[in-house]
Amino acid sequence: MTKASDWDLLAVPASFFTDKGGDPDARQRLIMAGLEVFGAYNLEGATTRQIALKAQVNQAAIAYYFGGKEGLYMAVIEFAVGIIKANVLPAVIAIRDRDPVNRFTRREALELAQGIIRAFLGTLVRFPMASSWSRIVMREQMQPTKGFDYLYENVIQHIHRAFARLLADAHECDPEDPQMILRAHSLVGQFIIFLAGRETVRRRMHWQCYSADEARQIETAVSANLEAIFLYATNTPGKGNNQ
Amino acid sequence: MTKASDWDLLAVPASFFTDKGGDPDARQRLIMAGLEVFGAYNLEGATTRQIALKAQVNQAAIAYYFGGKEGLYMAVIEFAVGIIKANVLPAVIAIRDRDPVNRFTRREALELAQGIIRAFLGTLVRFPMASSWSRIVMREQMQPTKGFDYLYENVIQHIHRAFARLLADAHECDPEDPQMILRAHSLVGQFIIFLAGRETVRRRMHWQCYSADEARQIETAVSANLEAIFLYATNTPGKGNNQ
DNA sequence: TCCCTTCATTTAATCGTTTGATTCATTCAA
DNA sequence: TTGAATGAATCAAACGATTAAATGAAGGGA
Repeated sequence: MTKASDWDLLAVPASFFTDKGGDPDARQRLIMAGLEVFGAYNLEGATTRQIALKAQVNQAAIAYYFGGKEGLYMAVIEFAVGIIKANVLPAVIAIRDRDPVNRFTRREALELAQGIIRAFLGTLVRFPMASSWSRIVMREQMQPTKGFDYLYENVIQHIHRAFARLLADAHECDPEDPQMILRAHSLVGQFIIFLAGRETVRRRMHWQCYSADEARQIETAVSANLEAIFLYATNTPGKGNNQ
Repeated sequence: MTKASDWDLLAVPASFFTDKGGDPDARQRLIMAGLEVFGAYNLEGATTRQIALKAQVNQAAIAYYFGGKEGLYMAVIEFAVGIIKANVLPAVIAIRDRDPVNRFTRREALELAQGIIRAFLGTLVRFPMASSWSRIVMREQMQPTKGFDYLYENVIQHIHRAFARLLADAHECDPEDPQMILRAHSLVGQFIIFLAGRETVRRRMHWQCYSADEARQIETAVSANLEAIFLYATNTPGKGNNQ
């Protein structure tokens, strides 16, 4: 199970269910509609009228429940973070809580990394809304708002630290070594590209969206690259892989 | 040098220098200012007043030269594509023009792949404006306009095909095999993540921007992963790498 | 059971601001 | 004198936010 620690990764903000009283329906519908519209357009591009229309709610309800457009945007991000927390962070926590001295073997590290990616792609397929929040996250990277602080602190940072740890263990290095961190970024890029470069993937593969079958193909391809990265001995290029 | 073919990858649109007469200064300044503002904000977020102010040009000049905001946006994309064409596509053309029967060795493929990435990162460092256009490209992936058509046809597609060819040769597969294409996407993600996830990289590495030293570190890290992917024999996972 | 009050919620209408685009007079070199 | 280029002013449309009235369920006293 999950160890209770000072910052519980699986914790969900109280506002996640229903806070400040009110009609939970209107609130929830606004968040869902906001997720969709903020995902399709962006913070400036999305209009409160469009969101209110899709949520079947009066425009004034946005200010009433969330204080304004930006408030709704933050609520949408918190909602999305809650979903990711529940679905992909369990695979991360096991790595974080592992004793630093007790290193993973290469094969273990590989399988744990594959586990994170499987959880990630699985979430992408299970939730139709995942397509929306991935767009929001990517846009936050280009033009960070305070929403990125929340994303980084609650999700992104932990996933990256987990990969750095796995990579460092596999190559017998320090997880804080800049080169290991950079290689972890590069590794994360191997599957994030299927979100960040979705239109390119769509055209090259002639895909319409990511369903279960597409996710499986992606997982297979990424796993092949991952296997090489984890099992190939980089420090001694001529020697080959070992365990 | 470069072979002249039906679609010359290195060709630069006529509008690149000065077309439709007019004051080249005002035109050029508008494109530069547009690149900057469209990069910082996005198509909707950027205002014509802001661009005109930065270009030291009257607001009406945008409609005069480009027909409107969207026209300027397209001109900015064409300008950016011209820069990428001149700087990174030479490394790609050599691969495209190689006889399909005459396969690259693993070591050759690795070094050519590293060459593309070096050209890419080098461009990123040499041109301060690169930071702007990379944001534009990434946003086009989330919310494609007709600008993406131009980007894909003129740059993105060719880079991807080159990587698929290199990967297929190294693993003795068909470059059109879906798995190879997906692995190529994954491979491209390894360095695109430094554009797509720039805010994450910035926070993890405590970097302010990408200068020459940062680019060198990235290149080293990506090269290490690349080496594993190209030299490790995936099809026979227990056997290790060979040449 | 009935009426009345209370308060959270919803509604339609409107506010002031900003947007991209346009107009028309002016400038200036050919 | 001509025509491309610039400048200041202005247009209608769309934006987020706000307002005040309307709605309706909940609670309490007679």
